[in-house]
Amino acid sequence: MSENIRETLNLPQTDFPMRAGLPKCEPEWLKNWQEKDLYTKLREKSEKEGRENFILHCGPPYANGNLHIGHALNFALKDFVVRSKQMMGYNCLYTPGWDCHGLPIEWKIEQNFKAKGKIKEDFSVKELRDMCRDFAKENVAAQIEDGKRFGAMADFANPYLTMNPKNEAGIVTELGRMASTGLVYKGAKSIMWSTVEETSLAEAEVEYADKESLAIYVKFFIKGSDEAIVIWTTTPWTMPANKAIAYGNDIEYVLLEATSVFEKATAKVGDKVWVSKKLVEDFTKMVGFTEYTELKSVNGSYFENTVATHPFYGYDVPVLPGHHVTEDGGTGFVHTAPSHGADDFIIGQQFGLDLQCHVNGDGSYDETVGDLPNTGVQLQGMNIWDAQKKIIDEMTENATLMRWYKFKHSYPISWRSKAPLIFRTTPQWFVAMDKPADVAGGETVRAKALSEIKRIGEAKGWVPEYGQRRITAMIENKPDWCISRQRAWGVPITIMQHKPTGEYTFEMEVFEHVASLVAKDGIDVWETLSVSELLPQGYLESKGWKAEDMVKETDILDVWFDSGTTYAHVVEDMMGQTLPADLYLEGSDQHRGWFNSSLTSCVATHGHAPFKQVLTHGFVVDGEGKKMSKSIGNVVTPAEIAKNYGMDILRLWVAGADYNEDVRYSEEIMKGVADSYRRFRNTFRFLLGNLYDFNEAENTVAYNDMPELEKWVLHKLHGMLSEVKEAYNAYKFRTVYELLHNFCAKELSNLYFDIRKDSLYCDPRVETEEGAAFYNRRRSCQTVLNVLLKGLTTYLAPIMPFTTDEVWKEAFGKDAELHLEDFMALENAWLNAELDEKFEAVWNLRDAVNLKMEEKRSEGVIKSNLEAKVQLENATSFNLETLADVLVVSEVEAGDLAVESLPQNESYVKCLRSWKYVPKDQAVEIANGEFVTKRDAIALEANKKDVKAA
RNA sequence: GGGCCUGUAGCUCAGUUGGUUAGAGCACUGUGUUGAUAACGCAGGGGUCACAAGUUCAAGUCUUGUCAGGCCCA
Repeated sequence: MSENIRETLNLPQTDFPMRAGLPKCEPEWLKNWQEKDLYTKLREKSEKEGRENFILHCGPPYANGNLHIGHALNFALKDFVVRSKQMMGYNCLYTPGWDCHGLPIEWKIEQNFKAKGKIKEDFSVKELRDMCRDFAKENVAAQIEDGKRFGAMADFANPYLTMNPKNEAGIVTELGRMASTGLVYKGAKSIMWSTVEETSLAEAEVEYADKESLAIYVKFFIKGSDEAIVIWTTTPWTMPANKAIAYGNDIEYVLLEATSVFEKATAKVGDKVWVSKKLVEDFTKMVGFTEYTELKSVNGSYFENTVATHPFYGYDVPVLPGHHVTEDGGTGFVHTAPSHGADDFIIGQQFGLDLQCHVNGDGSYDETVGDLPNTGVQLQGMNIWDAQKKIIDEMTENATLMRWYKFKHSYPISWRSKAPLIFRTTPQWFVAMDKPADVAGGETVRAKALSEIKRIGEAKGWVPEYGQRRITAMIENKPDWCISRQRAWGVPITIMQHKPTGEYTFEMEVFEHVASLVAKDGIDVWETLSVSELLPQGYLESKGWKAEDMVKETDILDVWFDSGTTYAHVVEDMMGQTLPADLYLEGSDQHRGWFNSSLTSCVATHGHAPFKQVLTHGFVVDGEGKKMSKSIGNVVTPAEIAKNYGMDILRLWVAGADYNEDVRYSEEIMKGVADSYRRFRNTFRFLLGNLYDFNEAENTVAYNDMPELEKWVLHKLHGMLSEVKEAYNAYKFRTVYELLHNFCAKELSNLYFDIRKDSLYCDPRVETEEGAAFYNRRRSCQTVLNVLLKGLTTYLAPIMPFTTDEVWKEAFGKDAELHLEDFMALENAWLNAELDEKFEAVWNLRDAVNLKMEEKRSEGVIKSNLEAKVQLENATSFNLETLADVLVVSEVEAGDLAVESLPQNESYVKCLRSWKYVPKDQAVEIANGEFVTKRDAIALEANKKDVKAA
């Protein structure tokens, strides 16, 4: 009998393995989902139920290279939102998209053909674009595959690409909306320029490195005076472009006269020079004043309206107040060449200086530069770096140079060629931030954008809150948006100029006409079609213009314009939705990028923000909090993680992290995540294993017929899942994870499962008259296990779609589809605060008993808890039998807290089946010297009738 | 250099408006079980709350500075 008695138990049975094998299984499950086209099924279901839409609008990743771990973080968070919103009753729409135009791709293409000895001029714009388009297409395809592996519930069959003709047309239309209302204008800007690649560079393409420059101190004589203002610069080649000197209003300046100089110094006794008081010591040492007297001391404003003379061209140079002037180095006066510096340019614009740039794209001086008058050197055609020595010679010749020396400093270089960059002023198109716009109710784009930021903030739309501060600062300080690029791979700025009058084609009808052509054949029509084809019929006539006088703009749009206007060409046009979208969700760098360009564009075209809420996350860093970089060698790819751990583990890692800040990734952390995963998985395994003989339709026990412990679990489950729902709504996935995990660990594993194992394994699985109470107890437990299974699976599904679906199919069959389900409904009848309190008292009792038990165990009095009989003050309203169950001991009696060993008590016998100890006179002898409890005797008898099991 | 943000047990994170002995899960140690077993129960150890000054009767929490790190800009 004793060998067979194990067979009479209801031990867990399941095919659900403890070892997940996610890396191998997930791709297959994914295929299954795709074949079933769950995204479309959800749309159909939602439509049938008349669900409210929730639009998570996707910020497009750039179609270049593989997706990295930062993308994984972003995808996971988005998918948590999409799945949870859908399961909470919304129709959650998510169309992934890709940013396809732009310099990085064009660069790759150029590198490719340069390697084959070709140059840009060997190709037409169309040919260049075709190469870029193919490259982008390939990369998008690869990234879609990577993206699918994340398990995202998204419309991967119909993604948006900014290079699709319809999207390109939409971009043209948005430009038209801005241009036709007067917000777009042509101006000039100082930009970073590489003379090697002969191109302007985006900020992301600029690196900094140590460079040795020639530093010079130069005297600018004040007009009609022997006093000179001294400037210091490290770019002598910009001296021909000098148009002003800037001073600081709050800086104290002194006039020095040299009374003795170092013998080899260029400076002479009697030199009278103005410099900042703070920098006198540095300055005099550098130029070789050994002795000097201070003649005057003045405040910066003293120089208002002062005019100086250019050191070699001799023209007037105004002395102007500059916001950027510091006393960190130099002389406290700043040489200002508006065509060669950002601050210089601002000063130039502010005071109406000549912005003419004298330098060609290849770094040579052009024909607008003057020859050096004293030395007679012709600068035109000379490389700027080669010219530096000549310019120094020129100023040495006329004694305006006080000193030159080699100076090492951090300097911007090109990320590709590593060549030093220069600033060049070129004509550009801008969107005006400070011009009143009708669409914004007569407010400026800046003012309206700021009020929208505030309005969204008041509705708690910035998650986390600091996003509001960040984007506010950026919009406040944003200069007019430069939207033009002198490149090939992008949407053309579809504006023409009428040469004779200088007027531009800013009318909406022109943009709409071009857009209709672009929608059909793509952006190349701007080059391939003629002027008259590109303009609406009758347009030229109405203006009295001729086609041959029209000049097409050749600049293209900044890629941020493409993605910044997706609210229109994706959300409105493609998805057919009305603005604003419910949520934008991207990394915190997008406060400057996509959030910024989207807000600015939408305000300029629609007069409001394109989103209701903006959620931002930090960056992925390594275990030490350092950023991931190839050079440090701490980079991990999502593909590797998927292969080593599985996507559900990766997603669980995201769920457990505080995404408001930077998220750490390390093997140690992943080990921890994998451990947590096992707790979930084991919980599911226990649930599935113990439901093997449970038929929901036949065996469900009504709530009122359940024992109190079951009711307590349902109460706890209700409370926990309500909080989980709340957390999902607030995008607090970390809380979701913690609540679910702790529930599995504490309420279930430590308490409920531990307690009910006896019932599940030993109670009869067949109903008989005398065993009815035990049978009911077991079925009640299974009823609750079934609810737990559904509750945990559905509420965990947004975080771990793979594992939960595996569980669902194991429980409800291969065709059951978890991801078409909603969160399990919570019955209000489950709430029972009184019962909760009652159990709180029992758990406190249990803690006290456990301590006592541990004491006895270490003394060797007992081993297993079932060997114990516990005396305790009957502090609860439960009967002693229930208490014994709940404490998982053999017997409880009233008295002071004490633990007694039953194996040593001769009047007790051990039940062969339940391993509990019972008084001999209450036991049933099933064989010679082999005893079971009455309950087990009943179960033995009842289970014999179980035909299925036999 | 500027804007925004972060630094609490080995790890991931909680710590309301300043108020007893700073919490949880995981990991770790001991132990029990071997009928959740590549699991589970019970108990335990572990923290100068980055550092330094200050405000206060009282600071993980407020202020300032330092150090370390991240994003964005210069």
